Amino acid sequence: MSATMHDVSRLAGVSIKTVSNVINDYPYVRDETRQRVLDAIAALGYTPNLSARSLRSGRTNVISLIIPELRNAYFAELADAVMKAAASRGLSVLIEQFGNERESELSVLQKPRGQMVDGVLYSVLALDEADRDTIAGIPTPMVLLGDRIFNGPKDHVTMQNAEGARAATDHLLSGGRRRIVALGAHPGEVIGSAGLRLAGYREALAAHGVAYDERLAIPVGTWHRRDGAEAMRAFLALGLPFDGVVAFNDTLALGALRVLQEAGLRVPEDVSVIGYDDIDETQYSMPALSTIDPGREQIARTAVDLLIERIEGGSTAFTPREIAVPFRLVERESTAVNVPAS
Amino acid sequence: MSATMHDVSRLAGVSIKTVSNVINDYPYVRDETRQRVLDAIAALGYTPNLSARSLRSGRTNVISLIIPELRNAYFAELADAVMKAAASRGLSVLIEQFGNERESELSVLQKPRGQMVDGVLYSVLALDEADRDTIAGIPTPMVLLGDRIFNGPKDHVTMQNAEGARAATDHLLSGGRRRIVALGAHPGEVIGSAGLRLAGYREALAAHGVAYDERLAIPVGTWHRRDGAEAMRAFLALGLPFDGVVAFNDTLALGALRVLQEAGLRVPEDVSVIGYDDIDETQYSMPALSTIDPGREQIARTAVDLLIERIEGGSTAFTPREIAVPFRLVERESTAVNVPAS
DNA sequence: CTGAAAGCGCTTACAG
DNA sequence: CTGAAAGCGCTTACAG
Repeated sequence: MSATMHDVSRLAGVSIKTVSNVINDYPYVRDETRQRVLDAIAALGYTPNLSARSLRSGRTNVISLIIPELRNAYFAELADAVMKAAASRGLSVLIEQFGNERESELSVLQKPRGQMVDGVLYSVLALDEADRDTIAGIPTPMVLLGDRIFNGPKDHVTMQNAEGARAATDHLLSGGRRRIVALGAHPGEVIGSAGLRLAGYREALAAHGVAYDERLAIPVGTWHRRDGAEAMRAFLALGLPFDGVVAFNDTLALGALRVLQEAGLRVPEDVSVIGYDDIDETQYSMPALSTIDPGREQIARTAVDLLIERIEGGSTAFTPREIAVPFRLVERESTAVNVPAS
Repeated sequence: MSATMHDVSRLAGVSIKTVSNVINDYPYVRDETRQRVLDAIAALGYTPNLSARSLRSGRTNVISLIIPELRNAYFAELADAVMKAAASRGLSVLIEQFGNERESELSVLQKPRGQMVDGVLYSVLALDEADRDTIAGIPTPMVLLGDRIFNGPKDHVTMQNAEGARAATDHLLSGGRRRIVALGAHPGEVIGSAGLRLAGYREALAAHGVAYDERLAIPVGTWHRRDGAEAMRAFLALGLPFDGVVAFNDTLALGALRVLQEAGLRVPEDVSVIGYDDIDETQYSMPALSTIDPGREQIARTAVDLLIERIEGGSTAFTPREIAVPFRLVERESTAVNVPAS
C-alpha cells in the first residue's frame, strides 16, 4: 500500500538503482537526476522499507540494551545515556529487562530476538565467571557493562568500582570520620560491584591507619531504598557508635538517610553520608547527597563505539578489550561538615 | 553464515514449507515429522531471520513507545508497564525520547523509523488540537496516551485527571484543610493535565463551599523536583497562610516537601501534602507521600490491546475510541493528620 | 498432512 | 553517471 522504490523510479523516470543511490548518498549522481528522484520521493511520501533493507544488507541499525529493570533510576539514566549515544551514531535501541532472577537473565540473553538487532549491550547482574562459556557462545556482537565477568569473553566497559569507593571513603576519613559504616556488602563476593567497593573501602581505611571492623560492613542483598532503610534500622538497633556511612549505591544511601533522620541523627553533623552512582535524585534529597559519578555518559559512549566496531569488524575479529572509565567525587551537603579527628 | 530454513529442511528431509509449519505451530504436521524438524533446528542452532519474516509478513512484532524522557520516573515506570504488557502479547518495545521541545516531538513522530514498527504508543506532551491534522495524517497505527488532544484523530487512553485531582483535594478538605495550594498550574490551559487537574481542584473546593483563591494556584511550567522546590520557596516568601498542598505531580510534591521542611513546617501537622502519579519513590519519601494512582498498569495494558486491534484491523477500520482508566487515592503519611475545620 | 513456486522491497556486484 | 538482474530468507496462496 505504501510506495516502493519501484514507484519512485517510475515516477522519476530512472532505474531503481539510481533511486537507491540517491537515498544512500552515493556521490556520483547528477544533480538534476538527484532532484528528480527527491521530488518523486516527496510526491509519493516514500519511506524505505526497513525490513527489506535489513534482509538485504544484514544490518538493522538497532541494538538492544539488556538491563535488570528500568524502574531503577540508575538503569533509567544509563538507558537514557545509551539511547543518546546510539542516536548520535544512527542507531535505535531496543530495551529488554530481566528483573532480578538469574533464570530470566539467561533466557533474555539467549532468545532469538537477537536476530533483530545488530548487537547487544548487556549490563551483567547475576551471571559470573561460571557463565563465561555461555556468554562466549553467543554469536551476536556484544559489549558487557558491569563488573562480574573478568578475563571476559566479550568487550567490557567497567567503572572504577574499587577506586571510586576508596575515594568516597577517603573523603569521609579526611573529614575526620573514623567509625564508617559500609552499607551494601555482599559477603564472600569478590568480583562484583559490592566486592570491589568493599575492597576500596578497606584500602582507604588502611591508608588512614584505621582498623577494619567487620561489624560496620553491613550486608544488604538487593540495593533498593527499602533495603537501605531496613539495614540501617537494624544497624541502629545494635547501638554501635559510628559517624559516617559509605553506601554502595545512592538508593541505599537515600533509604539510610531517611532512617538516620527519623532516629534524630543529623546529617552531616552527626553522621556523614556518601552514596555511589550520582543519580539525578541525589541533587534533590534532603540533604543533597554526596556521591561518586561513575562516568555514565562516557560508559555509554564507549560501549556504543566498541559495539559498532564489533558489528562492523565481525564479532570475532580481535581479542576482547576491557576499558575502565574514570570516576568523579561529587561533594554535596551530606558530607559538608568536618569533625576533629579523634 | 547462520543456518536458514533451507538448511533445516535439507537436514530434516522435508520441504521448507514444513519447517515453516513447525515453527509457526501450524497444527497439521505429523508428530514424527515435527520431531525431525525440531531435531534439525536444534542441531543447527537455527533461529528465524526476523527481517525476512517481517518483509514477507508485513509485521515486525515491535511497537515503539514515544515519550518525553526516560529519566523522569513517571515515564520510566510507564515504559516498564508498557514493556510488560507488550511482552505478554509477544511484542518488543522500541523507546524513543523527544525531550521537552515541540520541534523534536514533531520530528520523532514523523520519522521513517515508523517503518520498522507495527504501531506506535505516543505519550503526548506539547502537541495539542492545533496539531490534530498532523497526527491524523500519520499512517502508522497509533494510540495516544495523555490528555491534550480531544475529539482525537487516534485511539486515546486517558487517566481521569480532573476526577483524580478532585479526589486529592477533597481528601485534604475532609481532613479539615481550607487554605490549599495547587502546585503546578499552567494558566490558560484547558485540555492538558494541568488544566484538568486545576479544574478538579476547583470542583472540590466548590463542593466544600471554599472560595477559590487564585493566589494559591501556583504556576509551574515544567514539573521537575527543582521546579517544585523553587515554586514553593517563592510562595513561602509571600507569607500567605496555607495548610495544604495539592501538587499536580509527585515530583513537584517531593520538591515542595523538602522546602517546607527546610522552612521548619511539619508535614503533615502544619501542612498536608498530596501528589499525583504514585511513582515508586513516594513510598520512601520522608514523610511517605499520599498521591493519586492514575492506573498506570491498566493504561499500559489497555493501550497495548487497542494498538494490537488497530494493527490487526487496519488502522482506519473504525472510529477512534477514548478510554479513561479509573484512578485510586493512595493515603500515606503526608496527609495522615486531620485538623479541626476552621 | 506436505511440496513447488512466487514474491515481499530492498542492495549489490557486474556491466556499460 | 546509470541500468538489468540476482538474491537476502522468509510466508503464503495454491495444489495435491
